[in-house]
Amino acid sequence: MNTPELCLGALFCGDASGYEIKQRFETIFSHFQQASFAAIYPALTRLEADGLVTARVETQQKRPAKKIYRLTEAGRQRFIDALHESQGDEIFRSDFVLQMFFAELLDADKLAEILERHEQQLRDTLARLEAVRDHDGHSPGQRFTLDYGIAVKRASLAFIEQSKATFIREESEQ
Amino acid sequence: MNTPELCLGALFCGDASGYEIKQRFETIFSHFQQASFAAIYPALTRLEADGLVTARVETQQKRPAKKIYRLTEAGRQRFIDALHESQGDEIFRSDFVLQMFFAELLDADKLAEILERHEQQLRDTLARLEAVRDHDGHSPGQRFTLDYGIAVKRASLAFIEQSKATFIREESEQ
DNA sequence: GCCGTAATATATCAGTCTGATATATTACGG
DNA sequence: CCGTAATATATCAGACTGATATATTACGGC
Repeated sequence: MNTPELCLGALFCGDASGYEIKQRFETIFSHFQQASFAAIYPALTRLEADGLVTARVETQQKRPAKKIYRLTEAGRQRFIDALHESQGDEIFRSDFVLQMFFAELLDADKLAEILERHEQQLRDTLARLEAVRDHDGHSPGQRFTLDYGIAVKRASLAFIEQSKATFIREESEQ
Repeated sequence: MNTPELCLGALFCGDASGYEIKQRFETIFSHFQQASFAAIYPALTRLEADGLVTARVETQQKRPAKKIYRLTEAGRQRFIDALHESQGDEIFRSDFVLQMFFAELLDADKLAEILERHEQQLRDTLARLEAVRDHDGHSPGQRFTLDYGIAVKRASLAFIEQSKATFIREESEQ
């Protein structure tokens, strides 16, 4: 799915400005989709021109004015169609795994440091996902994606915890 | 890491043409890095100009001629430096998880179909990774990345197998 | 013999996206 | 009063993907 379609999805969770849509990408969508401001703002302009969203300017007393976007019926239908037609593509890209692939080229110290940092990052992500899950108000679909993310991160963490010591020993011996 | 640096990594596994480097992205690197021809060919031209690789043309009897690239000492060192300096960035993007997030917008049939297709895809990937792992000649690092990939895919598959039935029921009731 | 398909091999274009940067306002701490 | 951070929008340069083009050989079907 491209950025305009993803923005329609973000607006399914309620009217929002570009800035607030970016926040949704960084919270509720963060473990399976991401998008930058430079993709979101042009996408919203395009969606408005195509009649898939409407915009109204809201002036605030203590903050800069913001443009609030709302799905039109056409926008709602477009997202539902895109959701049905999607081929379920997945992309995983990890510099950490690349570093492990070429572990023999790393200093022993550096290898241990990378493994520990990644472990910590997994623990932080897990804690964040578990905190979000313990809130109320999730649809079954939202709960499913949170539980899925938690299951995968736990498996990653468990694998590293179990294999780390042996792996570091093998690398230092060879 | 960017494409030129990844190409240096691919050449660490032995001299290769652009086409063969692409094949390495699709086999040994496929579960944690990917790159297209349109990124690889200009990257190799650039690397040669920068003196990080050398090229020789090899004419073949039954195939088009190919340009074989080889790491120079500078190229070898550049990759090792890049590996040490990398911040270990990870990107995960999944239309499947997005579809699950918005499952209530899908037909019941479509939801079941998507879940089944994703399950099958996970099984196929798992079988491929396990087949590669059962070959000889892997360094400890390569084995670690294969086992890591297998552990994560197994956890994904197990979660879906366990949750699928309940999830589909919840969605159809609501 | 001929056609379509597939594999090998390189190359490039149009469109999309990221990271960085710019601008402006308000708030808060030192 | 200054730097930093949050809110808010916007855009540029560079990187990358997907599609397409070109050329050669091989293989199976009709």
